[in-house]
Amino acid sequence: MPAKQPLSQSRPYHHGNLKQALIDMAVEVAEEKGHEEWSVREIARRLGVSSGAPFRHFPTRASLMAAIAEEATLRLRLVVERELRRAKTDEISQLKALARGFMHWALDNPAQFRIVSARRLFDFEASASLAVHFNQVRDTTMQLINRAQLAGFLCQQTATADLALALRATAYGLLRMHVDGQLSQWQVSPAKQTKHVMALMDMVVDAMVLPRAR
Amino acid sequence: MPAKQPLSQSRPYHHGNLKQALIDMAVEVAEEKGHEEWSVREIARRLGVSSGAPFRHFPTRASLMAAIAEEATLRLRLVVERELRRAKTDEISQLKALARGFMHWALDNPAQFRIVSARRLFDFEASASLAVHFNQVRDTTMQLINRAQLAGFLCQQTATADLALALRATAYGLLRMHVDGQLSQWQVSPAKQTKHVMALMDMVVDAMVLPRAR
DNA sequence: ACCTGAACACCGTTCAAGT
DNA sequence: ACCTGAACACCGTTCAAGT
Repeated sequence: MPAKQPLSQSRPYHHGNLKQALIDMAVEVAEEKGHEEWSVREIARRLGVSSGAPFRHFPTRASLMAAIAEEATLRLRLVVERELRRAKTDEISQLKALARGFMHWALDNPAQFRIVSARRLFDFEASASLAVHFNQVRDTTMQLINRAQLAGFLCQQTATADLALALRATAYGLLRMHVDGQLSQWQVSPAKQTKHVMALMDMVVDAMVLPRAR
Repeated sequence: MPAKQPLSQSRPYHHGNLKQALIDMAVEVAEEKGHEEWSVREIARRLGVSSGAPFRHFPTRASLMAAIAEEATLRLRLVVERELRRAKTDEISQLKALARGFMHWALDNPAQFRIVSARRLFDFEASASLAVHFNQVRDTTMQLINRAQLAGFLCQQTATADLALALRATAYGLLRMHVDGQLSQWQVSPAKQTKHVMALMDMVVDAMVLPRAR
């Protein structure tokens, strides 16, 4: 029997807070790789625990993904709320700030953006806090658009929910095209992609503002 | 040595056209599962060949994905071109038809839509035919939008590429929100999602048409 | 209560050997 | 030329055994 080299002679048997450490390390690895294709075993290895240890805290890989998505959605909400506080109070500035917050967060945290978006990697319905933070952002969007409609900036004949969804889809589409590396096929040079995506979103919001209100 | 049961006593040693069969079966399994998470081994198993056989035709899983993406992109192009032929010839009808073709194809073939969009699953740049068919659709979009600008339907001050990208991002965003199962969190009941997504796209095109041209 | 480490049924990929 | 099937280094997950 060969002598075993002590990997870390002072590592304690108990990790301390393995649950949170798993979430943090998974996010770190995801952002490092740029996507969500890491293994639970790799996370365990990096934390110096055995391959089975994570499963005491998360019964499945999907439940770890859900925990990451929960934290990510909260942080997204906070970024959006900060952006709204900083912006001018007129409806269109607020709407642009909301979009900017969402996009800013996604561009800064592409892997977490992918995880939050990839509903098939975890059970969205099963998480209470996920729904709370997601709904908060969605409701803020709806209220803002409704205010903009009543103030005459946006078409009142169109349902608020339709306008909200169209704007969200545009932001989401631009972001996904960016993180999926599709923009280089659309005449956008790599260096300018981040700024361009933000500028295009402002352009779309402006295009939706009614002519007489401009 | 136990007697081996002949799995299929008449199966020939050579498959005949294993390369094409792999592509077809992978697409079948992908559409059956609704996503691109199948294994090469499963495809081989379903075709009754050994686990190593696919690797004679595709050196990596990614190269099989690329072959699927090539065929899918061609078919997408054909659907778009068919839709353009069927539509009225004015610029806005053509633009809506183009969007409708893209979305119709994606909604009918969600797994292939995901594969085509997931640039990290294969090497987009490495495939000549992928670029040809993709560029064809993109160039048609650009020319159409440019014609619509010159005809006074769309803003001439905005760069054609920007309008094209904004519209593409909206269509792509709506489609991805749909295939990723996000629409149920946006007040769209499951039964109406397909029609709603198509209707919203028309709405966005209409919203971009200049008021004096309406 | 928390973690280890072997075990199981999977992967993608390689390659000597077979037809 | 094409395919098999064992082999390798990986997975996610389980669970008896350890601390």
